Amino acid sequence: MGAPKQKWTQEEEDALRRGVQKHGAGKWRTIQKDPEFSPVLSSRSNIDLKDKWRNLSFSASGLGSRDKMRVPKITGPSSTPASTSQALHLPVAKKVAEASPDTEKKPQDVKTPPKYGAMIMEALSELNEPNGSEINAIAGVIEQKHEVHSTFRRVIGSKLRRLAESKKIEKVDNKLYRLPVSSATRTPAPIIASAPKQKDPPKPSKVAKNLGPFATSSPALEAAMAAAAKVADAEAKAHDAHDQMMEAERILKMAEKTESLLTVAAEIYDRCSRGEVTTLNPEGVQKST
DNA sequence: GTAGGGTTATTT
DNA sequence: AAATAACCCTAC
Repeated sequence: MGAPKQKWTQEEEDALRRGVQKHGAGKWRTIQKDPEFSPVLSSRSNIDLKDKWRNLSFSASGLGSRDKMRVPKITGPSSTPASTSQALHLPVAKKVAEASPDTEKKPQDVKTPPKYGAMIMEALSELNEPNGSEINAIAGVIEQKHEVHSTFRRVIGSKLRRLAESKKIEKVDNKLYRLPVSSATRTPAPIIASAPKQKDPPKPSKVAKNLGPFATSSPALEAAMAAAAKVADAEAKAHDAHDQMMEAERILKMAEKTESLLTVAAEIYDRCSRGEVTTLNPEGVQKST
């Protein structure tokens, strides 16, 4: 993992993936020139887009089983078999064979929503390390608890980062994540409601354009944040905020649900980005030349 | 202009 | 020291 020079931001990466999903891989110049992505990818050249897409695809391809793919030079009679041909091809033509929601080990939920945020919280609580836990350990705990898919590895990074930025979790050192505060002996739900600097209301167009019906979660999140802040204020007074705390738990649950919605939307969007044709895209038919 | 390979730099 | 990600160069 590395952030060597000018690491790509989430916005840039998102724009790239959207551009690939929109125009298709290979049209880097078109994507770069697109007025929608130009402000984001202004400092990126078409070659940069290609390289980034390549790295992204490479990382996504080698998930789960990491074999020595380094130096695939044919030095002997063992020539590259046909099995690797698919991995070397375009990242767009990728068969995502991951659809078995029936064999989930969580019959509690009807559909077992992929609330990775809650999973992270659970893993963090499970570890409960004062020094903090590294992303690998967190992922390991989550993987042990319930099986995850290819998308998890990709989402965990962004999720962790977002949670850290949202002050929901605390980031120590350069790689350790821990829960913000567990001062109270009994704190089932981490009520940490800091001012959400993350913008949401002023940018509904972006979400509405790609997620469409999923954009409904924006006002819910806002309300949740507002209520959480209110509860936090009440808690700060150290008065009879028990009632408010229960309300806070309810709000937190709602926020988690919203988050899961966003996550599932992101997953669907991810599939679209990979070139998979999804039927839930109403305006997915873009102009062909 | 794109695809691919190789190199550098940073992180673990 | 290894892996990963950005960057640079070359070929088609």
